[in-house]
Amino acid sequence: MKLSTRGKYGLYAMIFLAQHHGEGPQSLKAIAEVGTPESYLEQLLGSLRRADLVKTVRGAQGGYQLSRPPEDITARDILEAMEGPFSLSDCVGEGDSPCARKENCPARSVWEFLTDKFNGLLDSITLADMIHQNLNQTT
Amino acid sequence: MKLSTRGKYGLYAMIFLAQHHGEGPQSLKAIAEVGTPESYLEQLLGSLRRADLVKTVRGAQGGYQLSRPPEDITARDILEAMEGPFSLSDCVGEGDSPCARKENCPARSVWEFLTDKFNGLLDSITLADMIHQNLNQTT
DNA sequence: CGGAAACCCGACAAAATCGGTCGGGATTCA
DNA sequence: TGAATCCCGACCGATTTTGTCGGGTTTCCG
Repeated sequence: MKLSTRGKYGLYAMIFLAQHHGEGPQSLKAIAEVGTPESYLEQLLGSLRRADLVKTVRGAQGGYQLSRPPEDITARDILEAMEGPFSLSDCVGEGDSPCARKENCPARSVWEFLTDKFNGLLDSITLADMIHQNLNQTT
Repeated sequence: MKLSTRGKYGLYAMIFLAQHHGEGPQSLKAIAEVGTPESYLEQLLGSLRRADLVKTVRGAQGGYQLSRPPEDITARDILEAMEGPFSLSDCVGEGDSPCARKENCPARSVWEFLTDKFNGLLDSITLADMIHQNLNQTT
């Protein structure tokens, strides 16, 4: 029950970009310094771009930068972009749940409850919070 | 970012056992009625037994039953038994995090924050809550 | 006592996912 | 024009997931 390296590397990258926000585009190479295989990271940044979290400038002197200020990007934005929507069981969320006992399934409400709460948690953390180290311990 | 079928099936099984708590041992076959491949479920129940969540009675008329009342078993107990401890990144939790930047890593505190909160959430739900459909929506 | 009804356990395996690598293309700056 | 970049898709080995299977053990019941 853990998330993959995509989420981890993606968050690293976004934190790096937040720390250098406003300093112009950051090259892949620079971002990878944080400790991510460069060619892999490239793919991940592709996902972040398609999720509209980063903008890119192509060509020499190009690179990546946040497409919104750090206060407007949440942990959920990032993690969902990297790992797909967080849903504990396939019987909740998108798509017609293949679960026959749709209503009246005690497990189902557990999944719903948990996904809800967890998403709320993720929504409550912004990139700005992260780089300023102020995670509200009492939420 | 979802959990595996182990967690799902495991929870189904435990809910079933909770619903029949006090009625004597329930056979594998009966539990599998909930919709789980029988031979797979057998393995999963093994994990639950080793985690001390269910007791078994061997031999004819044997079966599985909760080893504690439903109020004393939490979602976390079950999910951890099935999927191992919940930790978002390998750099938090047991073992010497292979993450060099141990302290002073903004990502790390995010993982810690989230794992903490989520574990708390899981702890707050008991089997009894599940079968009585009273998940506290305002926690 | 002798089945039959259960649980127990380890080996095996197909399929999916993960964690990348690689090569070639397209853009842009100097 | 050439170097610095990003872009994209194909590929690949390792691991994990999701089971199946076969045989063993324990216990009840007639």
